[in-house]
Amino acid sequence: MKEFNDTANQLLDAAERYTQMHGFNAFSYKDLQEQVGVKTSSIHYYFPTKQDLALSMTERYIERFRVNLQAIAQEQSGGLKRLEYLAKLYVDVVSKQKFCMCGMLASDMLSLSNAVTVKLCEFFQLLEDWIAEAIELGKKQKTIKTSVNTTWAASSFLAVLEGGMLIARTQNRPDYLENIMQGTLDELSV
Amino acid sequence: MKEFNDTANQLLDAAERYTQMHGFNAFSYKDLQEQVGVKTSSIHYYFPTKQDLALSMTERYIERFRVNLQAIAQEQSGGLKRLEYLAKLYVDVVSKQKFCMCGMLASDMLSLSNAVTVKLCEFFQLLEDWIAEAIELGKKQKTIKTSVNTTWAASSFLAVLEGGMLIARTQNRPDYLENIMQGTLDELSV
DNA sequence: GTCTATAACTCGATAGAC
DNA sequence: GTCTATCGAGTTATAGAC
Repeated sequence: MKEFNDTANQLLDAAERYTQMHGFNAFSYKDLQEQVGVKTSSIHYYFPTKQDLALSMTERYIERFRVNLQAIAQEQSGGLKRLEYLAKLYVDVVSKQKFCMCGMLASDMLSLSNAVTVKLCEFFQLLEDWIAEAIELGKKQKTIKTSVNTTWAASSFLAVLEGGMLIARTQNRPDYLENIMQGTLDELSV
Repeated sequence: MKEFNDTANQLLDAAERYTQMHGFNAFSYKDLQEQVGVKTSSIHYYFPTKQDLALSMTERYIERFRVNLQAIAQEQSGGLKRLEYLAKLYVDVVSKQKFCMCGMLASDMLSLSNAVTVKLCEFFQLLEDWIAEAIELGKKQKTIKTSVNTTWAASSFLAVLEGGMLIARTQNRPDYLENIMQGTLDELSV
């Protein structure tokens, strides 16, 4: 995994915030300059092109997300509880008028390099696998119905999450996502 | 409903295609000029600002969509079959590397006028209501389980559709959406 | 590593002729 | 209704001093 210094990390933080709120094409190096307090030419020193910035931002995001998912799994031993926690995490994202960063990049994918698209696929796969593992665990713990198809339930859970976020954010109603996810969890639980 | 002449309609067609593929902020009046063969200054004659274009485009899209939904309901008397048809419609969208136009605008909502956001909410409500009606019909026809909560099932179906599209398009795998929707339909059917 | 200065380009939008 | 011409601002990106 790549290492970034303070300045580079602050730039990535700002880029991440802009992307989650407005999208990757909706901010410029000038915006980052104003946020971080470093000239645009210096930003090009760290990230020669905006595509480089997109890739670094996505890689760092996925790495952090991977660590977060592991931490949740370590804290919470209940499979169903893990899914509840994940859902709650994204309700918070919506309540901040934000969207999943990779979901946002996914909507702009045709203006991004292939390398970024590959990373986006990696992210969705990572999350789906984690959800599938939680479902399997819940089945063993008899808190999730053994009758559900784990593969379908996992990809469906992820899709509901992303789609629900999109719609809830449009309506500025975090509770919309909350309700959908609660229903989905009820559907899974025994 | 507003009326547009040939040129205006061609401009809206091009804007719609660009939006569904690349996003609203990813094309310029110059792109439309090249597609339609009319100068950018003439485009401003029809749509003084790009926000006006966004609004007209969204309004026309919703009106067409409303008519399409009514046509499906008229052709197909089976509630479950209607949902199958809707799912198939969006699998086709993904296979063309496109995304739901209103879903795409929803991801760029913070750079759009309030008037457009209101229309986006209207779109999602329209679609969700139509889905709910199909579920209720399926229940009466005994092809859909009477045990499902119609309100939750409808909003969940819509969310899976939008989220599934986002992920399937990233992976360039229309069958990914197809599988998720097939599983969702199986879950609903008696 | 950060700066000033600037190139080269594209953007949305307007004025005014026809 | 469509055009030419143009403005002013914004964009990514680079050269070169410190």
